[in-house]
Amino acid sequence: MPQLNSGGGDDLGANDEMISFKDEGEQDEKIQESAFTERDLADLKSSLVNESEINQNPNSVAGPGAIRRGQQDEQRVYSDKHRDHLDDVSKHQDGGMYKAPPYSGYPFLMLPDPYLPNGSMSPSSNKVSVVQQPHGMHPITSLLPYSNDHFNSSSPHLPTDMSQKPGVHRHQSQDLSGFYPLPPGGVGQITPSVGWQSQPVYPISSCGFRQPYPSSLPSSSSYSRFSPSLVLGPSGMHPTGIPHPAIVPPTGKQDHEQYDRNMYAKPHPEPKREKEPKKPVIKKPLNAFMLYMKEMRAKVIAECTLKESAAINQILGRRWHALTREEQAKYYELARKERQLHMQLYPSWSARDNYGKKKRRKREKQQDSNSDPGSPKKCRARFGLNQQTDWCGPCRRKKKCVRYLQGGRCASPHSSDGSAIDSPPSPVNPAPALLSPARAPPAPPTPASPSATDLTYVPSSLPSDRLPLSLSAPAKPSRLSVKALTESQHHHHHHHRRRALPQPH
DNA sequence: GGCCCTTTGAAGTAC
DNA sequence: GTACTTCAAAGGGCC
Repeated sequence: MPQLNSGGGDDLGANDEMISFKDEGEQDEKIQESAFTERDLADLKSSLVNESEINQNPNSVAGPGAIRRGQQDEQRVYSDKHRDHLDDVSKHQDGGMYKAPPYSGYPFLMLPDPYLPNGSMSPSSNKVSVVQQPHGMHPITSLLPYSNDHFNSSSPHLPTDMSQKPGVHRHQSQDLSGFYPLPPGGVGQITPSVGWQSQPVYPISSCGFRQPYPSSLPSSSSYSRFSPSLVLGPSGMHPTGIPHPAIVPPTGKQDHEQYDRNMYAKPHPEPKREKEPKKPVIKKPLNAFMLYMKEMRAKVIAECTLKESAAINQILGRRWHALTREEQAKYYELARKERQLHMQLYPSWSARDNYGKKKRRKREKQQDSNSDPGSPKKCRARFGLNQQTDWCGPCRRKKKCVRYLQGGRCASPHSSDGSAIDSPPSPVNPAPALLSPARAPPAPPTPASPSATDLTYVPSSLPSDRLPLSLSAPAKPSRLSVKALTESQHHHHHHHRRRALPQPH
């Protein structure tokens, strides 16, 4: 149980202010500039990001009081359902391992919400909050796809002292105690930054598009503050509507640990009765943006009546940038917790496990089942090459066999008998040039992700690691300037076939 | 049916 | 150490 600090939740919070985003300088500057126009700016910002939230809520006509009433009503309804859910969870926890409820996740994060009516955060502020906090459940908590069932005492990786909520028997990981306390003062009055305003593919209006979205949504106050999907549905699904990924009945071979690992397992449909049962796929833990998307997607869909995820994701990406640091910090922190938990649950899992699976799958479909060299080592062995010194065929690379890259078929005229061994690599003859263009088209230089080095996750045993490294470090000049990065993001996947997304009106 | 698109971030591979 | 690649979610679109 490394790097877990249970010391009063000091794992979070204060250092959030140390987050240094790529555009931190701009934001700081704006903070200073906004001193005298703070009020106007706040209104403007709020209107930019939350315009649709307000407009689409017919209750808003009746004034904030009506909105508040609606929210409170909703909170009450939700609280009832939420209580039922917790009871249900408790029952299931007392039950067997595999009595997963329809929504078995979201177990240990039911923290007292400061935004509850009895909380310290007054809902009476007229300011438009960017953060959705209306329910008895922290909005972020609903995102974690973990199951109570996976945190019972039988779990080999987790401690048992997890419950902090009175009357609710819960287990909570040590590092999850005091989960996600928000920064002092909360973020309820934080207004979104307008600093992020690059040339949009879809110019932002209410939905990130140029045309204001017509308010045709059904009357629901839920749109004003949180994703509608966060409301418990009649089917008993969790508010997120996300089926719990752990609801995968383990095979006979799976022990408890393996079952625990199913928490990230994709709920495969009834597996084909072929060969041996497939190993459950442990997915990567979601990063901060993915968590944000998961929470906000339904809301954006509702607001914009868009369903195409590509367009939705563009909007979400813009909104992500429009978030304040504090708001983003919540998701970074949540993502960090997710990774921690993932590490605890699957200590031997690595992202490498899933690395290259898609491409490999595609490749394997095209290649003969028996001809896959699989690796340079295998390839060299196949052709009688020296594993340490010989170069593998025409690729002139030791690390990646070109035959493998080309789909397992040997394209070298010398390779069939292994008689020809290529000379050492020439610096002017890089391997990619030898790849089949059809299989490996030359991709244009893609902007390097700043996350690779800037946002490296460091175990929380270090005091300054509460957020990705770059977030707590001074604005490090990224490989691309902020502007260039923003602009280049539009070209990030240019090697893929581009397709014009619908322009909603 | 399966890949593409689109986003950001994390982590992998390649050099 | 740097650059690049892949995967994570999502669901309509497309072949």
